[in-house]
Amino acid sequence: MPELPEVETVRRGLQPVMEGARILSVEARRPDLRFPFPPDFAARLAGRRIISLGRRAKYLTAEIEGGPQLICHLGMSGSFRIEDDGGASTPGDFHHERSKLAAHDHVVFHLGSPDGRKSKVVFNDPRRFGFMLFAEGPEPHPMLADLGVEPTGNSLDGKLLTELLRGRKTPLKAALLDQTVIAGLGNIYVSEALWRAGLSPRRLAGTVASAAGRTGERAERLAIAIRSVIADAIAAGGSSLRDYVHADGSLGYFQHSFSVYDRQGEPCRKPRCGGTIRRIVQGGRSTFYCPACQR
DNA sequence: AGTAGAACCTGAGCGC
DNA sequence: TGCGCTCAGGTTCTAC
Repeated sequence: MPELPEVETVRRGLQPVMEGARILSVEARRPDLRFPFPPDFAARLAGRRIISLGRRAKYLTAEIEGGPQLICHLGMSGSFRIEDDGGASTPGDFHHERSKLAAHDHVVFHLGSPDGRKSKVVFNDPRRFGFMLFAEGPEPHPMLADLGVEPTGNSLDGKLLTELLRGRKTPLKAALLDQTVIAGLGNIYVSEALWRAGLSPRRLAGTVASAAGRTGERAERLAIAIRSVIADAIAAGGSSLRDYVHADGSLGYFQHSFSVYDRQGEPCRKPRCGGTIRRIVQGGRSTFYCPACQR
């Protein structure tokens, strides 16, 4: 369930429970997800305090006091949930309440908060495209090193987008999915942003930059569209399609605001457009757009 | 440089 | 009820 807004929603849900908490123990219930767990995965985290929980693109990051940085990707179907862990615990009570783990619960973090409350954070991922890694030292992990600009904040503007897309002969849809260009967009929000910008997903990316006449006008529109759709989706708690997004089990609701995604055959929502939403396949993935108002 | 296709893996939905 | 097929929010690899 993860594009940037969903990952940010997950981060915000986990933050109150994880930041400042001590990791009492970690259970990795299988040897691998998409990749094998790092060597001594559980042992290197146990006993350490979580300083902060961050996000870069679609990656969650946790700064661990005196330990490695923990990097987590949710893949296609990863999710976290928070549960109480064992209720009133007395010193010397070593057995955690054996509460129900569900299918595909792969990792359990047992946490103790500064005020003594115990909770556990469970990572579930049916398809196992997700993964957890360690980054050592001050350098960013190679997996994060080549990521492009975040579509949050003000840095992504028409001027930067023009530079990023200039000369590219790949379809605009593909360029926006490229995580080394803009980091965090995925299949849903690319379609939504292109609709807001009135630009066709099939247009060559470089033609956004090279506006003959009105220089930079398309790029400016697209930058605003990307930032607004991401901001709106975060504000809505992300999109919940086949599973929940929030760590407390609740749903995001941005899916109710989709303008084109999964709406093929339905009328375009742009006033007086009159177009019909179409589904095409680009790079093996569905793209949804309105042929009438997206050029 | 670009892109199409497949791979990784499980589950849901649909037609028959 | 079951089978077989398609599709799914991501990323990475191969082969034209």
